[in-house]
Amino acid sequence: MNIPTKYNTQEIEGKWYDYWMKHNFFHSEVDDREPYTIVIPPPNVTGVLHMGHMLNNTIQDVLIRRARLLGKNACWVPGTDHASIATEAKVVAKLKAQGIEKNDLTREEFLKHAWEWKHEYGGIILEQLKKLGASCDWDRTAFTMDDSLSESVIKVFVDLYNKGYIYRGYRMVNWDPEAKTTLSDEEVIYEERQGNLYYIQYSVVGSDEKITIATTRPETVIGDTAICINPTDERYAHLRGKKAIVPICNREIPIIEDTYVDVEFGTGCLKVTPAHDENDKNLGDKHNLAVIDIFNEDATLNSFGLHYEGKDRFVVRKEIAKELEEKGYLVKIEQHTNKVGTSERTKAVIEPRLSDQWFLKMEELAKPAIKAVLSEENKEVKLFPKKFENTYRHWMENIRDWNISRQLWWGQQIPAYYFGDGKEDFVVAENREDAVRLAQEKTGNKDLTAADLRQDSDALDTWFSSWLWPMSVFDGIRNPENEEINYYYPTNDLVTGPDILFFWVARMIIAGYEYKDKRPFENVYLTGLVRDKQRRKMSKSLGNSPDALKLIETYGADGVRVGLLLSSAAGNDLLFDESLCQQGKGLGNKVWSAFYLTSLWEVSTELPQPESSKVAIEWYKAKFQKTLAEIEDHYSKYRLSDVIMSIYKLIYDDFCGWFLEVVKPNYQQPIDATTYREVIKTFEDNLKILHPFMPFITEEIWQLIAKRSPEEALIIAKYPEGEETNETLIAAFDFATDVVSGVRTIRKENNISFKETIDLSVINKENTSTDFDTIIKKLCNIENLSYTDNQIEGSKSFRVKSNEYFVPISADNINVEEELKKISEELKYTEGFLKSVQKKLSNERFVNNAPEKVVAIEKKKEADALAKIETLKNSLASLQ
RNA sequence: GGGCGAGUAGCUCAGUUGGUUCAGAGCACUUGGUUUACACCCAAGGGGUCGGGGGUUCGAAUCCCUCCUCGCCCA
Repeated sequence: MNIPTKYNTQEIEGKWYDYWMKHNFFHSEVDDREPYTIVIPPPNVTGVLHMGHMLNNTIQDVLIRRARLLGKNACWVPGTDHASIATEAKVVAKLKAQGIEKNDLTREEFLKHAWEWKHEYGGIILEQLKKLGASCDWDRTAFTMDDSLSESVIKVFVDLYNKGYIYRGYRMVNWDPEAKTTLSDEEVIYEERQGNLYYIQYSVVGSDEKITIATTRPETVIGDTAICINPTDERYAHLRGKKAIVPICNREIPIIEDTYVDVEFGTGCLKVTPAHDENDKNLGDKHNLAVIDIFNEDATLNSFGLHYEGKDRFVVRKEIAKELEEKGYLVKIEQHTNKVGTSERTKAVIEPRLSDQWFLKMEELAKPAIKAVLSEENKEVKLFPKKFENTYRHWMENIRDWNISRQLWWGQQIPAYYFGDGKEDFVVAENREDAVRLAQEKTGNKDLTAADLRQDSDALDTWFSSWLWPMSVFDGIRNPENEEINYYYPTNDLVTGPDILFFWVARMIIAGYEYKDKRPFENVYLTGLVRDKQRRKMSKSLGNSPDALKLIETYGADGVRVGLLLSSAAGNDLLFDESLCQQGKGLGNKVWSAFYLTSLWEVSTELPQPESSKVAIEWYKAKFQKTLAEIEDHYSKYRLSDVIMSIYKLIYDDFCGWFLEVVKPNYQQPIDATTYREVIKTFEDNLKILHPFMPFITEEIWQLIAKRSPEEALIIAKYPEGEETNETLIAAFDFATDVVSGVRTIRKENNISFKETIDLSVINKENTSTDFDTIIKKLCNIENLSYTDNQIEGSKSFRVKSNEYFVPISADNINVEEELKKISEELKYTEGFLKSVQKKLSNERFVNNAPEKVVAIEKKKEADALAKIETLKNSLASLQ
């Protein structure tokens, strides 16, 4: 075998990905095996791979590859999300750059452009995921606006409408004046902004008195329809029932009373603008106030804005402050920080706005989803880490109706058809034919035709399609009893970020129970956010996000995968640093180099197996089993960083550091066939457990070890089975490694080169097994290992437990005083330790109250310490 | 303003019902080593009054109280 000394990531990763694809290993069909299903959190169709995607798709791939090795029918469904607002914004911007205004286009024309955009850029991110090694079933790639998925969305809308969950309401919504659409509450991000508090005087009708209010939004005075005071506030008691005059527009408005007003804030006197503030709207409804909307849809002022018509609200804020000041209405301006809602997508400041929108009633629908996650006795959906249950509870128990309409074209058009101008003059139907029929029934007008119907121009919120994702990708909405949905659903694990716990995860659970009466998935792994070393979020604007593909080029996909997982416990933020990838690459290098070593060996069938190799093989098998059990435990808790760390240590320390060093034949000497066979077997087991994390290099080595048919590829190999761990053997070996370390220390302290053979004598007070003597001899380059009852003069010593070891060295190197000092210190420490143990044991309350096991342990400690002290004292005596 | 969570080695974090897996891991650091698979390596080491204070207990990183400092979610 001619193996290159270095591993070339680029070439090999491409080769094996193609091989896996060619042999359809990622593809899943319904069969008799147990299914294991993950649906990808669909990234935005026009998105580009960033660190967050890398992390969460690596985790999914680890889980799916492991399931495949465990013999399950692993199915990972990939796809993308149409991301209505983000994509539409991009298309609008692109058209604008070409001199085309969206408003000049018809809906059909615009959608044509949008689909062109999708076909050009859509799915780039999926190609990038392939570079990472993602073993998705690409034949199943879905898009939230595929015909079948869109039909599912419409079907669900109609169904929920018919069940009375969807209604149309004139409500205060979050308005994004830049995208000119509403947003759900979840899409609004509150930010602290430095602003001003303006104190403005209103004249009181029929008196010379002025009343001063404080507001952060002076531009809305034009829309004021009342002044509100607190009925308990004596300062304003005399104003009850009076009227005030709005500055500039000189309208008379009532002074109303409501306990809602905070007496402490500002002047304790509030201006009420029902069209532009949610709380004011509530007050307005309660007190029957007029509503004056002064804004256009782009948040410039409309004709109610008088001479400010056409100007932006922030411009008007400055100008009106100036006018108020000039006319003597402005009392003062104070600095004030307040929270401002901004759009998650466009960053524009949100305007509360009254409009007709579609809403989904959530309270009833949420009930099964609350129970599924929070029930103590029967938890059907588990969140990892558990701490997110509290967040989930808080949101679900205070859930508000979901505004599902968006004033966008890119998305599923709301299937409501209007036949008149009245508030109730509409029907909801899956298609126009049904709508005509329903409209005829509703109106009693048999002559009504399709031409008389006007479909609602709004589209549905993107999340209204992605909440069906785990069902719709298997066509479970349109064909609820089809073979695939019955087989793959409920899915097993969902891996996503905590930022979309409400947007997506909670709603999928809701939809799952409503439409399948089953959870959509069993476990939810919430990853942390990827931050940079300074704990800043990775973002484009900060420029602190590394180029994902470049990382893969530099460190290899395997290296990046391991790097990402090494320091990312579930739910913890990941402080990303490129050196992590270097560490990942280092592991690959280590494995490669170990393989390279075995490839150099010449195998001899003549040679007998050395005792040391035989013992080492037994030990490594035991150690492997112990690690395997640990790994299983970590997996069961979704602690993937602990899984990879266990494997990392197994390979670096146990396999390479100890095992290979023992079985390695001397330079240019052949290895016996039995040992070689066992080494290769253990190597293969290592590759299997490493494969989910480093799929490429493991497959490459697997295929170099032996010629394999496609059926024998590592990706579909059989995961090692767990067996009972031989703890005794492991403990005995640990003792031997302590001896080896002791010898190494003596070599180092005395500048004895490893090439130089030495002798070792042992007083075996502990009566340890001699099974590992051959190993100790080999690893320490010992000529003679002998057992004795006496101190050896002219030697340096060390102790493991109460055993004492002597390495004879030349007289020049022996400094009796130093030895004495060293041993005295060791003795002092051990005596101190003994004292503390004995103090505990002489405490009656401890002996009486502590469990027997704990007392026994303390007694063992005492005995060990006593034995060691005896050894140390003997050493001292012999030196003096 | 309301809720949740976290403070353990220089850094990132483990540490399950209080007791040998209780003071740990990886990285970083120091020292030594071109030993013939790997310097992307090996070996040996140093380093923490477990955020502060108080309490319960035979025994506290772990339970309780209090203070301090951060983070997240919601309004």
